[in-house]
Amino acid sequence: MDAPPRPALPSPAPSLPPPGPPPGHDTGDVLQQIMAITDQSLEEAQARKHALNCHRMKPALFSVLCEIKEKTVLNIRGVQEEGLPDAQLMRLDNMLLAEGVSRPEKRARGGPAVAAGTATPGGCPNDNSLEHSDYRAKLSQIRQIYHSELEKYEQACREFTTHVTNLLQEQSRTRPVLPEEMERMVGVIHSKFRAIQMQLKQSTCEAVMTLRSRFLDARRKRRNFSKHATEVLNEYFYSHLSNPYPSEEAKQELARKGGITVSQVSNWFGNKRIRYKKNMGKFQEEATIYTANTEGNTTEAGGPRSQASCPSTPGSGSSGHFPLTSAGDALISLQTLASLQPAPGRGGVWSQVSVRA
DNA sequence: GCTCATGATTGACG
DNA sequence: CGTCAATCATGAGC
Repeated sequence: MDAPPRPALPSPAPSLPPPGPPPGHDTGDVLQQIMAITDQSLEEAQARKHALNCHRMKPALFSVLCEIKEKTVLNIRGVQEEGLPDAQLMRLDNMLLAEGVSRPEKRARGGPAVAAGTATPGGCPNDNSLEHSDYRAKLSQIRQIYHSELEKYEQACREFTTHVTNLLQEQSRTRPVLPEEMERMVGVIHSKFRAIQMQLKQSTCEAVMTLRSRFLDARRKRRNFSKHATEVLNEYFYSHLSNPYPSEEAKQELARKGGITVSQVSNWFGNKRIRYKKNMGKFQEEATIYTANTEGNTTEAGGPRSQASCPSTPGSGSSGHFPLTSAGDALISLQTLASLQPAPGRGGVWSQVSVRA
């Protein structure tokens, strides 16, 4: 600042005439001088910059540069305004929100009320929660990575923006930099970082989808029950053949014993009733096995009524359409029908079938 | 690879 | 809401 004015340095560059010299120098010369500045030492450059700023041609050059700038700014603006239609970004945002990734889970920005209701609109099926803990752990891992990356990008964007802004401000002392130009530059930076963020969001979405298909949709994958579970279910089924509709409690007990869920028990009984009714012949053997079993050890808490205890004499009386293994069962079924309450809800169907025997 | 068995899903019904 | 009936999708045996 207060350095003694020493305008005339050794000036090693012969092509560089002293600041004040004769006219006739065109803008090309001045530009060359500007270019030459970069080759000089800092101190030297400062001096030259100062000299240039004092050059009498400088205002003219500056205005020319401004003019050119104006044109290019206009040109660029036309191209720039397009921007990216944020439709895709919005889609990604929505999806991340729906999957619960966008919520940082530690600090509820919008307030706790949000988290309560909007569990997952298109998202997690909330039943069988067997592997959900695992799923949630993985999901929260993804969420963490997502947020830390997002934070990193935002930080980098901020830093880069201030850096560029400072640079432009510095440069504005030697060349025309319009405020709107700086704004535009900031806009460009932001849009670049937005593109990166979009990629991050995209890959996060992909990760979530993969996770979902691996875990939640895996429930669609059929796994045969263990032999033990099947035995438990069959024992109950055949020992309650006249009324194979386990109560909620019984279902829970069966689920516990078989190591499966209550809804799986319900599914199993639903399937079993239908399939048994459709093709009883096929189940005769199974029926005798389990009825024999349950005769031996009556483990069922519900109190097996031994209604199906008769040895099977296939095809004797039953015209084959009913869930009875023998004519004897018909009697027993009728007896039990008399003593049993009709099955919950619409047990009538099954009872009707029995009675028809 | 085909076939059958079987758990899960879906839509209708009461 | 529980059940039935049809159907889908996969596992298992051959």
